[in-house]
Amino acid sequence: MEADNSKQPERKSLDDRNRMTELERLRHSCAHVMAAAIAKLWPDAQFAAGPAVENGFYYDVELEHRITPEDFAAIEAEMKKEIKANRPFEKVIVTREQAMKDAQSGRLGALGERNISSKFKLGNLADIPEGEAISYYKSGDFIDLCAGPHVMRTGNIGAYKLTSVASAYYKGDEKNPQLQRIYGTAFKNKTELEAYFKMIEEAKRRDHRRIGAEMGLYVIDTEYVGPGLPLWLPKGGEIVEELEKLAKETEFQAGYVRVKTPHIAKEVMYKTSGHLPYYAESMFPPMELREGAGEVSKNRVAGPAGTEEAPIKYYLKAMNCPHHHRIFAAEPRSYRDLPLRLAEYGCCYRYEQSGELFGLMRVRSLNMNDSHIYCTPEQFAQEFNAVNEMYLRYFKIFGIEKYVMRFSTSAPEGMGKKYVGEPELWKQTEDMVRQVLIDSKINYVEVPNEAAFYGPKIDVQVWSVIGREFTLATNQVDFAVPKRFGLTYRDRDNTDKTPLCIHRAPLGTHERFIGFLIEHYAGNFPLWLAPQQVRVLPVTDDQIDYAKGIAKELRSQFVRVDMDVTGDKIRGKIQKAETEKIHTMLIVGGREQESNAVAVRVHGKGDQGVKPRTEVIADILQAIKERRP
RNA sequence: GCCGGCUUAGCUCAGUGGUAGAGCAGCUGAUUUGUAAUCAGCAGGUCGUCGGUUCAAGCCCGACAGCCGGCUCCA
Repeated sequence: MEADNSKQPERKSLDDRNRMTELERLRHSCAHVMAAAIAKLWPDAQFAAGPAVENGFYYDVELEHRITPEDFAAIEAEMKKEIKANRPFEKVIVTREQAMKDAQSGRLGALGERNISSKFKLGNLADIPEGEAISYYKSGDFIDLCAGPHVMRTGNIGAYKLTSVASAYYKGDEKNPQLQRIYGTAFKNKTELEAYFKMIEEAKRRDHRRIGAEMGLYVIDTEYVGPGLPLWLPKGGEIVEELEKLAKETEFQAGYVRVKTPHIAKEVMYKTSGHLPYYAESMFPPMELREGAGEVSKNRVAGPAGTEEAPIKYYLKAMNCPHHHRIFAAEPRSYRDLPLRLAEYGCCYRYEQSGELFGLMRVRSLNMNDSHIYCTPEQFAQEFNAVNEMYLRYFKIFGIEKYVMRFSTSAPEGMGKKYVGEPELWKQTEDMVRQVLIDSKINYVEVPNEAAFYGPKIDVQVWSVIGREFTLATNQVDFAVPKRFGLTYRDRDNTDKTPLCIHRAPLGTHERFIGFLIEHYAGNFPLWLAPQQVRVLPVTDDQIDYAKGIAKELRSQFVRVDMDVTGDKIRGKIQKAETEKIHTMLIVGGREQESNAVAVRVHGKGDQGVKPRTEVIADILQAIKERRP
């Protein structure tokens, strides 16, 4: 079982294994039991790896028979026998020679010898470094190459269930054979197993795709618009507007200036930036125009562009940086102009593979909370730090507590290939970034060999309440592309120098950020963000005029408010407003009208009592203004 | 892109080869109501698309598209 899951390409060390929790041991043991059951039903099954994972375990198997959920009952029945038999898990240390011999005779990951070799186990064996002990774990007749650890006996597996089947490549490599990955989960007892499935149900209810549809936030019209191209409905549009307002205010105060750039650019733009041809397949195919031949010479494109034979290509932009670089280049720059912070909510298009698309979280059109900060090396640390502080400020507003800054750096083997070949600059900027992170005491992990081609980056990983992990935001250093575009500023010493560039997007993209927020809040947005903030509910038609007055007053203060003037009973109106997750309900009956008051009810919090009208309105305005959580 | 599953009314879903159903939403009317659903009526579908098997297909088979679960990928 030993190959790791693809997120961690390195093998787990024996130390790591010994740190496995009791639950992980139990789940890993359950994977063995499942493998034994599958081997009993289909003796020619070839097993690869079967680790414990976050919510359970899986085992990868190659098998002619396509396992479907219909087979689960039969497999679980065999597992039940194993667990009932309460067999011990016996560890056996063997020599490499013995292990090779057994793998060749098909004995590993099997109930007995076979006339086929245990081919994936042979491959796994080759990954075990010289000098590390090689061990089997044996339960009944089932013997598997495995470093363990396990629970003592099969009977310790209290409650389990197979959950799904998917496919996976052997060792996570696309070039390797595709295996069937059978997922299951296991717990100490039935109560915990049931609690887990309850949690899954809750997660489904919070799913942004479900809430997004229920609340009318967005649609993806695959028939007319296309997969991965969300349409913001008016209510989703309100959230977009609020986020942009927040970003614009924050950036204005932080000394940013706003720009606006087109969605397309000529091929030369991306040749110069270096994005072509390396990222061409992640971009939408170009449009070809047969005009503009005269402009070509200064763009360094060979041949008669703009003609029938060599049309000029235009690409939908997949990133905003090149456009911003051209804005930098549009005027001569002095060191006195720096730092120059260009900000834009820019709409980019990325041709994500069809299987990657996922609700709002992974889309093909994305609005980035983008900015490029051009600065001198002396200004770098302060600018970078200010960006980090902006992140933290945002996270506080949204109550995002669980996050990790992932600091991606280069690796010597990629120098000049995956990364621009400037080892000195790499080291320098990586040191600068690391120092800022250390100085600001930010929780971060360093991941070598994951940097962008133009510099190190920090990705902000967050977890939605339902456990999905996402890169929400990104903060990157670029010391290469400004040079490629020939960007310079005139320094104090009257020489031209290339600026450093910080790419940053603390609010990520509208799509992913709002997708995340929907799950984060379960659709119950704070007042300032709520697509619909207030609804006035007259108890009878006699209060309609009074209600209208309140709604009008709120609307004049830019509060998103409406009224329910249907013939429903007040209970019905409340039910409807609660279902629609409207933040504040102002209920007005005869009593309120007489005393110029309103009865306040807050979504999910119930009746807040009757208060004077002016007080309630002032409080609503104040809560919005301070973006109260 | 790869493997598997799914696709029936705006939404959630029922319908195991014999001429399509429910609840909610919608529309119309009645009801004037005090903190999570007032009543009645109406309307709504060439069952994802195309092809095949069959006397007969929502149901069986095939192709394609989209979605879902993973894998791979993510400037």
